[in-house]
Amino acid sequence: MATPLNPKDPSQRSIPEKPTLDGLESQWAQTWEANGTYRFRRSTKRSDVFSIDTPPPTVSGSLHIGHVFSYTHTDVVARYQRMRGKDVFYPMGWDDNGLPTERRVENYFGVRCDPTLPFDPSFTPPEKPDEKNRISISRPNFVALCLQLTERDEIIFKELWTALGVSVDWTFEYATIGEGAQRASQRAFLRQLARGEVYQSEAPTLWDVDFRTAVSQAELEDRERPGAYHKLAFARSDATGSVTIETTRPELLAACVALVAHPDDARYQPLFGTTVITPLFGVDVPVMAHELADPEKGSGIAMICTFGDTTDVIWWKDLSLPTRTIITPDGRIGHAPFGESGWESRDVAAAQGFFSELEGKNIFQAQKRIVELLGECGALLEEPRAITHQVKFYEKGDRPLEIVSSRQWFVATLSMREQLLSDAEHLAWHPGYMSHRLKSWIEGLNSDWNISRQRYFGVPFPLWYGVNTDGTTNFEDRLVPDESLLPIDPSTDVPRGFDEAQRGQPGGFVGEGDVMDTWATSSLTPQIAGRWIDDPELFASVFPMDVRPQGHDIIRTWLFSTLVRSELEFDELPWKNATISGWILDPDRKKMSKSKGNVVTPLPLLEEHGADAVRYWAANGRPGTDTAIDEGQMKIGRRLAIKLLNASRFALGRLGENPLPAPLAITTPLDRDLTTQLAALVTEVTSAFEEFDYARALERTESFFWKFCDDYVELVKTRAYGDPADEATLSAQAALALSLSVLLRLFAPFLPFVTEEVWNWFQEGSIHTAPWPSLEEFPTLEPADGVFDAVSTALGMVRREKTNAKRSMRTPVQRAVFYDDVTVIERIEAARGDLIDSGGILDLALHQGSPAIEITLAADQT
RNA sequence: GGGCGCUUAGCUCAGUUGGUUAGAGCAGCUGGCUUACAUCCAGCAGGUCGGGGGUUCGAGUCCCUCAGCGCCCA
Repeated sequence: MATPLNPKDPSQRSIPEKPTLDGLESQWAQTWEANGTYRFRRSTKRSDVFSIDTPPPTVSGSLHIGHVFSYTHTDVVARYQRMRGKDVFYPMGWDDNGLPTERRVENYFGVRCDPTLPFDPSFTPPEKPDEKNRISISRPNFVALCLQLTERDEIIFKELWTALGVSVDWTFEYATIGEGAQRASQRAFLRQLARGEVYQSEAPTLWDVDFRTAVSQAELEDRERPGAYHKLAFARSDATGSVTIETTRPELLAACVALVAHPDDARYQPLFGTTVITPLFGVDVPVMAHELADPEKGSGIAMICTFGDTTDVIWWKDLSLPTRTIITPDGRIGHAPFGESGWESRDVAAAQGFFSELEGKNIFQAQKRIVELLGECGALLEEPRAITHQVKFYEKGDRPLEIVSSRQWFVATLSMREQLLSDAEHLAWHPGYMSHRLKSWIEGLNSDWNISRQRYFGVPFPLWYGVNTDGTTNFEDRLVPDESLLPIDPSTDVPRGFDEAQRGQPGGFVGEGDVMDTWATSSLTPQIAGRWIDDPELFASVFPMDVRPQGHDIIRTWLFSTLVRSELEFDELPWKNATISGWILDPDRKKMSKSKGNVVTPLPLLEEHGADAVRYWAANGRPGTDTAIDEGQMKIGRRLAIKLLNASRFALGRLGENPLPAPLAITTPLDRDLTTQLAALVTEVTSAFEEFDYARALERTESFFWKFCDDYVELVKTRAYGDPADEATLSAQAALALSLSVLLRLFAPFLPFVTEEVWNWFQEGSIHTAPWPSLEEFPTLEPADGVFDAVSTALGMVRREKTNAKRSMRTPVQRAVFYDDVTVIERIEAARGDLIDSGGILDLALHQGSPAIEITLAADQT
């Protein structure tokens, strides 16, 4: 919270002879941490607080310049709000649970998790991990390694944020796998379960065969992949001919349950209601009609399998088809019990024979073999026709997803569609057009949100199931812990009324083995950071939060899921504003990605250019706009920081041992006009910040500052060197002091280090808790409109003459005559002395007339 | 297929509700050690505002259309 301005006693001022940026950053970072400059003060009034739902990065991911970019945007806003007097709640978290960390741990230590193994308390990871022979370890051992590695990575990330000067309150550091986060996640889940907002169901699930886990719609990615249409002949059951279908997945033929065509497709209308026979396997399947069958695609009639793609699932549901599952969770062809119920065939032995050729093969091998078999039996009508098509992938995976039937937990989001669409309207987006990203995502939702993952490093679902007397699990018999016991781990904790010996035993219990999706925990960052459970008073003072800053790539995941959780639990938006930052592009404007190898690590840039300079570059990126890495911009930022040091040295150096002159001492027309313009700048920058347009705020401040240095300071320099007993001198000194104080504070959110340094030359306390400039600081002055512009234009003319004559700026002007409108002449007249001094003019004449200038330079001294 | 952005000087971008000869920085060129700063200063040059059409007294800005690039959704 802001403290009042408090100038140092003149004797305490310290203005270095040769100011430098060297060493400033680590010194001030330490001081801020030691002084608790950015501590949340725990204001209890919500209106006194500005709270930020900070994105928790995945620390096992690589340090990326994109982190620096977007976190700078947030920090700039946080610093502005703090100076505005808000008690800023700016926590920092880590989102470590989930696949990226598991993968990194597997590679780093050369291990693999086998949840069937018992905990080995004496386990230590191998010195040198062996890629080929990974050691299988228990789940608790595996999780311990995950925690060990992320803890190490967190330190490195924290160092980056400190070096960047991000003004977070580290006493509110959290991790989405931490105990508080587990408590919040489990409590939210149990409450939703009690309200019927989450449910468990055995259903076709998008499945990554490498990670062997379910994947949600939000984690899908379409990728263009080569494929081939295979033209297959299905004989009609009544032996009146055959039907030709085209499929890209012939290996699923044994899983075929029907053919489907568009109801209006005249070619196939006669077939609806009849049956055809699958080649090789001799299974009778019906021909059915459905709107989703595309007459333009292939031959216009498709085979429906268990399950080739998401459309198969829709057909299966809508047409009430049976299932014939042949794909296993590891992406191979499993068993097909031809002859048994549901697997009837016209020739069971042949079906079994053909299928045995496929069993155990992976998808690729199976396709190759079945195409050979189909060719041999004549069902493959022509050579496969190569195409490229969109295939669904898990965004972090490398093999196409399969769809397998499995038991999963879902949050019922489809029924929330209207509410969420209205939320998308009511949230204040910056920039506004980003709301479309959320809306089109919500409109396209086709399944509830699958929150269970068959993984290890995540928050466990807090429940157990009863075990029937026959040893099978009774999923309907849910054993739920009391909220006060959270967090619990059902794989080691025991439900009330049971003891550990009954685990897995008939009549006993078994723990839910899945963990929550990482988005299911990170969707609770406001609750986790705000200590929803552990500190309700705090939570009430920070929630709903003021702003959610994030990248546009995770609108459909993080933003969406946070919204869902907040609506379900609190019936309101989790934040007032969402600020969406753009991508970082490499210098050639290509998107940075690990696979392209063009990822830039930030620390070397921070070391080379300095944090203020890197922040300057980042803050120049307009909200939502993709921005290229530009070291040129960083150099400009550094130059700006140095300029601030020098300009400050000049402005303060004129004061000597005198106290800071009061703004009321500003009396001359030029100084008054500058002051007026400065006040206008404050108004403009403030309103830009209120709209989260930090880039505009910076640009305006910066351009004013350069004009201030190049024109105003030059104009008043001579006067500022005079005797402060002289009113004109005091006026210049007062204007310089006010300008410096205001400009430093306007720059402080962007350049926290250099502005803090200068501030401490002459002010007590941190600039970052100083009050934001307000119009109340400005004296009410008689206006002197246009004086600054008129006289600086005149000075510019003098300079041009000197430059054109290739003479030094010091060259005296023998005589200068200006002609202009009477208003302009009057304005120049008002600052006549300053123009004479700065231009070195010996004889100045001002005449009314059409704009012109006559200048006679003094002869060369040599 | 539906939608959202972007296209302004060699490069990176400003240009707020339509208003006088379209701006900045960088790069380029020409000069200057001027007592805050040579990590600086002054000046110069450089654009048919993606193409076409329209509304208007007036369009970089509003409307239509086309093209290219990027992204979102299906």
